[in-house]
Amino acid sequence: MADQAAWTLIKRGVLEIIEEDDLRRKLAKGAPLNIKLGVDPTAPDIHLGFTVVMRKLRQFQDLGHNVILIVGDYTATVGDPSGKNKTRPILSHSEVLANAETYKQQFFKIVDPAKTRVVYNGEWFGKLSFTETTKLMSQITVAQMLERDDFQKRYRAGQPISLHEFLYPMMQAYDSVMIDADVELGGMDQKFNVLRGRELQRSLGKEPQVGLFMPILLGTDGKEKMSKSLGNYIGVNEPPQAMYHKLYSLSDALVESYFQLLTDVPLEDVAAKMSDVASGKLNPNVPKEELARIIVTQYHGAEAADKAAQQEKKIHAGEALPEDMAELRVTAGEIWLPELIVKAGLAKSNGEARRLIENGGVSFDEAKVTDPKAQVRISGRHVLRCGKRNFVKVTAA
RNA sequence: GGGUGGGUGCCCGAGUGGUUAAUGGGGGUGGACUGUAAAUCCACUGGCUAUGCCUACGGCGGUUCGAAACCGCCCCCACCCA
Repeated sequence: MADQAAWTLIKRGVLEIIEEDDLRRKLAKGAPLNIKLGVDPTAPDIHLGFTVVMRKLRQFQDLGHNVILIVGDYTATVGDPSGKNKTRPILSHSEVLANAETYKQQFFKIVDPAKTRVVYNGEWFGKLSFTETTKLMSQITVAQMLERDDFQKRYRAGQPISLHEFLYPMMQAYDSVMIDADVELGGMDQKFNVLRGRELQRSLGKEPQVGLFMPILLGTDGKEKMSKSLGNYIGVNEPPQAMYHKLYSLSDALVESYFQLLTDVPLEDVAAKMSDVASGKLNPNVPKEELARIIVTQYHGAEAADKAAQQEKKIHAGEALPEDMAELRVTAGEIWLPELIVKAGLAKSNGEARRLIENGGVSFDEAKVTDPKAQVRISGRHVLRCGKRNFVKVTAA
């Protein structure tokens, strides 16, 4: 039955739904629901970690529901304290708007723009009077606010909590009221805020929204959550081969969750693969390869994915060079190798380049070089390699 | 406003007048192994065409042949009190 399939899709990868019965009731009404996602446009580079929630939005759209993306142009000037152990910097309004554009551009790679409404919460917060604001704040007590884990930790540790940070959850809740959200998506770190929305809607006599929480995707290192600052991310704008390589080199332990959260492969099939791997029937690199291919296909198409897969194999077999090599043009003639390495961006300083050479990590035209004083003759095309996978094509200018 | 304890290399953290670019860990990079990954092992991890020179231990001055370390002032952080 179709409803069952829809329900399975909705629940895929979901960590918690509050309350599940409410969601069933809403769905049973048959009308399109308003699915809310709020974003602070502070990090314009979208990586696979962000796409977990986006994919869920897309699934709702495919089931006929509407997405409402709330750009927190106003709330970003306040700064969401969620998951942070200290006060976030306050962004200027123009920075926020610029970030929002970049964000939307990447967001719509996954989410269908035709079924999405984008709203800026400055629209209502810009007009809210102090009287109204005060009234809104009377809906919550300090004790309730301090129930929130991160506030509590900071409070206990004697770290500062700005009063404006207390406003944030209520503002997010107010967003839900203004757009009549039926479902709000978020990571578990959003639980407190989403529940405030539920309560505020209820106390204002509206139908409360359902909170739907997705797990945090771990980064390629398999330890920390995926984030740009930790360098363990895979960006949606990365070229096919880089993306393929990162996925293929993924920690084994992550493969199952990546399948679950980033692909549409039926969960029974995923489970079957995992048990085959566990029993030794299947080499772990087989499902990993499949995963890499599926995800690269999502962003670059099947052809690019095939090509990336072939290239990856050849590179490791030592038969081929990658195709998306960076290119460097230098004037023809002799050049000191460390200098060339730095110019190619493969080392930050001559000293670092020297060390790379001394450690046996550098080859020029497929020949290992171990003398840091080496001079190299540039004429025509050459390939400079540092380490297993860092290649730069060097051509004479 | 008062008191206490602190600020060291990408991060954590030793060092309290002299072979010190600074013990140790983490992270990172390179190499071996492998399945590409993990685990393990080895090496490297401030800059400079370099047996040397320069820059670095919150900031600025001072004491000294010599300071990250001692003195003075300043800035910043945490804790306790108001």
